[in-house]
Amino acid sequence: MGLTKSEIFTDEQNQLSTLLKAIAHPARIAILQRIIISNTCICGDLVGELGLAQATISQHLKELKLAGIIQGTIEGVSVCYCINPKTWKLLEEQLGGFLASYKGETTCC
Amino acid sequence: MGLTKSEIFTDEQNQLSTLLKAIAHPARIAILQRIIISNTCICGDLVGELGLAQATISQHLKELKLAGIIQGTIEGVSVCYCINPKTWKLLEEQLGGFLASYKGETTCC
DNA sequence: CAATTAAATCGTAATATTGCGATATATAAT
DNA sequence: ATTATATATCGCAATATTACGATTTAATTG
Repeated sequence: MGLTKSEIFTDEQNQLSTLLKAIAHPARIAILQRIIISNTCICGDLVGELGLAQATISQHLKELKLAGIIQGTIEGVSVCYCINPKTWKLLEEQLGGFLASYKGETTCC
Repeated sequence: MGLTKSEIFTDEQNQLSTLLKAIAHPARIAILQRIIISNTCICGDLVGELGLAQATISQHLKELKLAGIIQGTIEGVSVCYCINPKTWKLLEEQLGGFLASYKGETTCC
């Protein structure tokens, strides 16, 4: 099949997995790190820095944008991308809650 | 292609994306939540609770195990799965560092 | 307006993921 | 040994992802 059965899961589970999927790729992690360091990023810069083709970078940026993790505004000929603080906060909260729900060490196996 | 170019990324980026990919699925999030709540879980229970076939659940458990996020020990006829505290801690650290590196709000676009 | 530059989109190939029925394997009970 | 139960694995079909060359779209410059 290849089609996730979203209907059988909660909205929270689906939302969190969608956000995680968006950042679960080394190129997209690298892009986000670059954005965070310079507080902005331009597609062209990434093409030079990462070893990926322009079309590939643009596609990764599109996915991050689609998930609401980044946003971009036109800046002359190029496009300026930056973190969407709202989604980032949401991710921190959802993920933080999930990860913290495990109170480690009392392993049974 | 369909093949991620891991060579061009750092070990940290690859490792984090691998862990994230493992949990970036609603079924696997649901499985982990179930394990955390009861501090253990047995494949058969999940088959009843989630609406997925036994083969599918087994496959998701395998992926979580492969990523080192859970571990299982044979318990009679069934298998007892639980969180691997080491990997969970690693995930918390890596991800925490990554998420916290963005000091929000100073949006430029 | 023509030329240039930057990014997006299209089309395509290779590979990965998701899900499940069917079957195999392994342990426990009779 | 046979049977029952639980989980793993196989094989397959449908769909998704990754990557990139080629092309298109949009904005700036001359």
